[in-house]
Amino acid sequence: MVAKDRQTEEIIFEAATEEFIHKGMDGARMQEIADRAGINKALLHYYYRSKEKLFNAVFEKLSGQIFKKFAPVLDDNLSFEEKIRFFYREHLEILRKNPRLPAFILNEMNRNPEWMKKLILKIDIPKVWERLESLHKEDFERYHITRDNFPQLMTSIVALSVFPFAARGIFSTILESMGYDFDDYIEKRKIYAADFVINALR
Amino acid sequence: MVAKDRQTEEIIFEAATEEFIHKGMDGARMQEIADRAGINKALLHYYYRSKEKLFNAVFEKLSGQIFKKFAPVLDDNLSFEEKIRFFYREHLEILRKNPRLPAFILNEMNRNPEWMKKLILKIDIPKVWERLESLHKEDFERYHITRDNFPQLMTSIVALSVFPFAARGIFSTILESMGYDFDDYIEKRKIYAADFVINALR
DNA sequence: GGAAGGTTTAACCAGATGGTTAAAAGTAGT
DNA sequence: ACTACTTTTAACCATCTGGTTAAACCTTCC
Repeated sequence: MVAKDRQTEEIIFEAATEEFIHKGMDGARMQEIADRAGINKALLHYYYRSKEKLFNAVFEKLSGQIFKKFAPVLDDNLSFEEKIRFFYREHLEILRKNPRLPAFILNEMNRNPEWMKKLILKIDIPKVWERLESLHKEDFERYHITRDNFPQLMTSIVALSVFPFAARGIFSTILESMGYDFDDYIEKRKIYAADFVINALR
Repeated sequence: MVAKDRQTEEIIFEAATEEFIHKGMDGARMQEIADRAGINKALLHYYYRSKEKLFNAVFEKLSGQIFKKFAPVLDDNLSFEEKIRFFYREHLEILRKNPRLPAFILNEMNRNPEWMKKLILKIDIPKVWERLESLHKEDFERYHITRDNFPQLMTSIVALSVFPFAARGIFSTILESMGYDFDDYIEKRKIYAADFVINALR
């Protein structure tokens, strides 16, 4: 029966996602995933042959999510500044909805560097640079963005949105001790981070 | 024999550090730590009664390292800008020498949030804010730093130095694909990040 | 040299863990 | 109702893991 098949598979997938994202590959237990999905442990192996296969399925979907919304960066119709604002607005919103994603990805990437290496090498980074450079020649000149300092800028931009989530445990504690709220902080960050970068470049 | 005692304990500690920093609490194996230290597994339990105790000893030392060098921030004799430059110079240097530290800390903090919460709450954050605010009243006014956007600024500053290491796996791959070197990138970052922040505030 | 102390080892153990198996239960087409 | 098929289950297994035990081995001091 296709309908129920799909349902069970999805229930398992979601339970596995929860478990892996909280405890990582090493910490997660097949029994716990089964319990969470309300099924027998053998059923896990029926749908996903091994823990590794199940993990890979989950990881692939989650890592895809975090790299989404990067595409509009290459869009013709947005100015350089608009791109920066767009990026923080959209990316921080995705992360707000999936706050554990960054920690999870960094975690597993650290555990299995080769894995991520393959994923990254699919993207032709030098081409991205060339495209951006030709698309915003004037801005790049005005802001002194060169091929040499381009990585510095890019990593800075990403750091400002991803790091608060990667270190959410620390940050939300600190924020609370000052009487602020993490979700509030993120909402304001959509503007703050964009202003911060644009100002830094001027 | 005190001399040898100390030596064995240190060898174990170093082996455990290596193992934990590479594989985390969950991934690390007592047998591997013993092998790495060239001793018997039972000897581990003789010196450190359990895996958890051993881990805590390692974690405490490592987490101390990353929070060192934050103290001069409260120093009277440095101007606000000098503090920012000092921070990136010193902090990035520590991280360059211990590149796996950030990933490890974030990792374990994610695994055991309560743990870190206690550690953070030892610091009186509001007091740090007050001290800085009174120390650099003019700068804060000029740069529009208020109690409300202070967390935004602080997290941004830390993000720029820590995140490249937390995501080192990705970043070094990307850098290499553009023909650059991670260590070079970090060396340049000491200046770049400081300029970036100071410009952003202007 | 031998008693007393800490140090190191090999062998062992209970429980957890990922994975398997074979049979029962459900479903659909005829 | 019967067959062919997929789905689900309980029971089981081999291996791994953190931790223990009891005996051997040093060192030191008398």
